[in-house]
Amino acid sequence: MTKAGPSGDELVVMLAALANPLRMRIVATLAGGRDYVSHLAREIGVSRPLLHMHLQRLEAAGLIVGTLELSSDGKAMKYYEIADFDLHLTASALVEAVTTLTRPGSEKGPAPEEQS
Amino acid sequence: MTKAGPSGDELVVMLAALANPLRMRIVATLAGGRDYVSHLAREIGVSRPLLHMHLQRLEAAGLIVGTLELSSDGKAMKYYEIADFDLHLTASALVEAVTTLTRPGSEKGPAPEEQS
DNA sequence: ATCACGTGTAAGAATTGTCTTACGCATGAA
DNA sequence: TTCATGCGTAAGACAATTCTTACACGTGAT
Repeated sequence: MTKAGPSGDELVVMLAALANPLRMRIVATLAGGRDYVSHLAREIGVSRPLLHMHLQRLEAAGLIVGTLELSSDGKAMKYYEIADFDLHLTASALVEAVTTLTRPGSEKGPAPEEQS
Repeated sequence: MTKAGPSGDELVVMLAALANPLRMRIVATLAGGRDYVSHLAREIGVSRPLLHMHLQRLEAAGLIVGTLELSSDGKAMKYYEIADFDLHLTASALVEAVTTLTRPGSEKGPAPEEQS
C-alpha cells in the first residue's frame, strides 16, 4: 500500500521549486483560485517577465498547471492553477526517495564509463 | 489545535536544504544511524570539505544535529544525527506558511511602505 | 620526527539562480 | 493609426551555490 511518491529526482525539483519565498507566495495565491499571468503579476507585485520565469519553474515541477485560453474579446490569456500535491517529508520518506536518485553530479548524455 | 509548524522563512530554509541530491543522500544515510564526518564522507564518496559544507546547511535548517565528542583514544570526533522532522506540504499548508514570510526580496530594516 | 587519523577553514573556479530592462507579436477599442 | 491589454523571450548584471585544492591544528603510535 506504499503509494508511490515522486522519484528522487522529481522530488528534488519539487522541493527546489518550493524553496523560494516568491514562488511559495505564488502557489499560495493560486490556492485562492486560478488566475492569469498579468493579473497575478499585479496581485503579487512582481514584473511579468520575472513571474513568467517562476511560473515555468513551478510548472516544470508539476506543482501548477497552465492553460492557454481565449477570452471572449479575443485575447489570449494564460491561466494557471494549482496541481494537487501532497508531500510528506520525513527521514524514512527520504530514504526511499534516495533510492531513485540519479548520480549526484551526473550529466545529461549516456554515462561515459563506470570505473570500479 | 493547529500544531504550529515552522515559520515561512524557516520552511524555505528547510526545503532549500533538502532540495539537493547530495544533502538528501546525507540525510538518508544518517537515517541509518549517527556517524562522524570523515567516515560519512567515505561512506557517501565525497570530499570532507564538501561534506562539511552540506552538513552545515542541514544543521542550520535544523534537520540534523551535530555533537563534538572525544573518542577513547583522544581524537575529536564530530557526530551527526537526524533531528526529527515531519513536514507536510500541501497547498493550504503553504498558504499558512506564507503568512509568516518576510518580504520576498526584502532586507532587514522596517518595510518601507505598503501601497494599495 | 613522521605517519595516520581526526577536526576545521580559506580561496578561487565553474555553475545556477534571480531579477531588470528591452524587445517582439497579437487583439479590440478609440 | 495609436493606445491599452494580453502573450512571450532574449540579454546582461548580480548574487548565491557548489565543488576542488590547499592549508592549519590536534592526537597517538611507529
